[in-house]
Amino acid sequence: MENKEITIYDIAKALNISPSTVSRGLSNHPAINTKTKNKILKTAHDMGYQTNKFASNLRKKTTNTIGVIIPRLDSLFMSSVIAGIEKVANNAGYNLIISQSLESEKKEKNNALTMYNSRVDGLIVSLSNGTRDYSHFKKFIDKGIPLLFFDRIAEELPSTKVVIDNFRAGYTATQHLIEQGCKKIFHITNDMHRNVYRDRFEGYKKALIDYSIAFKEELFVINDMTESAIVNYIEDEIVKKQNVPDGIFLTSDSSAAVAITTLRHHGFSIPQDIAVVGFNNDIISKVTEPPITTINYPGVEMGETVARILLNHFTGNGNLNLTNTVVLNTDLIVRKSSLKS
Amino acid sequence: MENKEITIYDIAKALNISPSTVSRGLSNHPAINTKTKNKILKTAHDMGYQTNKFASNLRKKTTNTIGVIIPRLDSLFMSSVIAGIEKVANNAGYNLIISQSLESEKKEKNNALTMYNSRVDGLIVSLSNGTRDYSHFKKFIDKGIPLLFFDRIAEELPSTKVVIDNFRAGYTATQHLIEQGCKKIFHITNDMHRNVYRDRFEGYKKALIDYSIAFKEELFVINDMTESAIVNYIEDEIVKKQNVPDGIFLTSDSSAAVAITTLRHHGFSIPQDIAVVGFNNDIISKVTEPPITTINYPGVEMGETVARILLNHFTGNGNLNLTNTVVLNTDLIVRKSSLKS
DNA sequence: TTGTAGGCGTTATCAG
DNA sequence: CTGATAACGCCTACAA
Repeated sequence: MENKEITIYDIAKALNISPSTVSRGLSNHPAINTKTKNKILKTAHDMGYQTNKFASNLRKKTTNTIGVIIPRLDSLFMSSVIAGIEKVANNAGYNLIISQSLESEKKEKNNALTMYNSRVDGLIVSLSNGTRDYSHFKKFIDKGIPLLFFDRIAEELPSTKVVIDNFRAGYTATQHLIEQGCKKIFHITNDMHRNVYRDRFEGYKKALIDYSIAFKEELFVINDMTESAIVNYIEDEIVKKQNVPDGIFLTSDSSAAVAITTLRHHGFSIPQDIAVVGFNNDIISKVTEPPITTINYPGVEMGETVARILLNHFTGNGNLNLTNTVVLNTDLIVRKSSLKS
Repeated sequence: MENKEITIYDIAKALNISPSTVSRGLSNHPAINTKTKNKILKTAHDMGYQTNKFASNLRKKTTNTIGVIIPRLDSLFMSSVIAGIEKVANNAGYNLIISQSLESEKKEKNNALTMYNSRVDGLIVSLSNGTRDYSHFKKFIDKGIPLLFFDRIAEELPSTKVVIDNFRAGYTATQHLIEQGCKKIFHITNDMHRNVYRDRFEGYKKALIDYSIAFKEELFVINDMTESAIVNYIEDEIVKKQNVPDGIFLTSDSSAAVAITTLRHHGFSIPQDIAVVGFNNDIISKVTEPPITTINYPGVEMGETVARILLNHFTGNGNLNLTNTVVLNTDLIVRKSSLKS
């Protein structure tokens, strides 16, 4: 079964030429006779030759591989970004090695080390919520391996970052609720150690202040935004304690969808009693009743952008240093979940 | 900046021992003095040594890498499966190379070739809708590289397959609609060239027959199940032509969600006018109004299962041949979208 | 338990 | 334009 590996030596022997010539023929070297090249290509094909990447990588010290570390794969947003990265990378002949940190700093460090050992040509990261220090990225920076962040970025690191303006998005979402007449707006969000949620929160807070609404600590809630966390919060804090807001800004659409479903289940009208704004513009935001007002967060575009910056860097076009932070546009998409008037 | 690569030779020189001893120390070889080993480990760490996988792979002819080819990453189901695979693989020290075929046979063939050239130790595939022939997998089989399929499988190939019983799922879903009193049940689904949709369709058809309901070609519809395809179908075929069913079985939850939203928008009551059943048990099925009756399809579990079978094969536990097809359980989850009574 | 020597398959360099 | 040779970094017989 295990038929022996065909190497350039075998081709060389078959054609009675030297292995170096075969190598050149296979890799489109300029200094090679077209006829020789075609002969090589044909023979290689006939013999079922397949290039051995390891030998090639070992020799060339480049791998045509991009590493990606993200918090988790099973999120619509993250998988859209990955889809965007994969598309651009694949078209350029690059492979993707993907791993998930599952929100754990330890796993992230591990993953980063593996990526390093795999000699990825570049590393694209969205940080885990648990990550506090960035020492695991030092190796990459020291060695000049391009390091790019998207969405959840390491602000202190001198790397390219692709983000949205989370502050503005948070501000816009909150402002919209205020303009709909909301006076008691809850903010349900995730761990504040990351720029993403912190900036949205700051935007939320600023909007309240700008419109002379007092910000109180008890207005905002941090949890992991899983389905059960949202349901529990609503039932325990809002329903049982009769501590009812007239607006809620949640930082994901799925949590907003769960919130709406749960609130309606308990007899609240959306948006009349409580207006709701989500985040991301996932498909889920369009199919709830009422559909959810949200911030459009272009995941695929973000993935394509970050991949393209990296590839441009490889080819020498564009300059990683010049485009140190790329901010993608977002817009508020108004649907019925927030329209009181 | 570009500090030179530290190799086992550097460590050997620093400790005045031979490179082979260093190699043994680093890889926990049984025949090595513990003291020597610790010395090596410490020095390696101090010098910032990182193993070079390519050299190692080239030598060992094994890569600790698993290739995964799927139709697309930005689907909740697919990303759940990948999440499951990644988790299991990563824990066992394996890397994942992922690529998307984007439903194109040509891309899939390309991806397979890349995987082959990358010398993946195993390949996990869910076929694109466009794939008709499987010649691109021959290489793997010939060379004894484990090839596993999940969800959208190549039935003709002698490979391990992890699936659900799509026939039974289709049957159960349809039966449920019939039991709710539906007599004119539409089936909206995807390309029939793949087992997945074909089997669900067969199940649907069989249920109709078993309950003495005539099956007519015009009852079932094939499209790509994107949001716009669903909306267009409903508006053009159901609303405009007043060709209204009393039940619809769609083979994804997001399409079912879009269908419900569109139908309600046009004044239909769900489930009173039209009962709806979806597929997958994505979170989206829980938050629509009404929530969607669906088939629970365990994506993460499927990913974990397929990865575990592969890993067991590597370690010699379990036997790929003995477990030629693994069928995971599914259940019908009844929610309000289908409950007429 | 450790060292020596050779090779994994490719490509870069240099010479012709 | 082609060939010979060495080297990429690691691992493993085999010998000591």
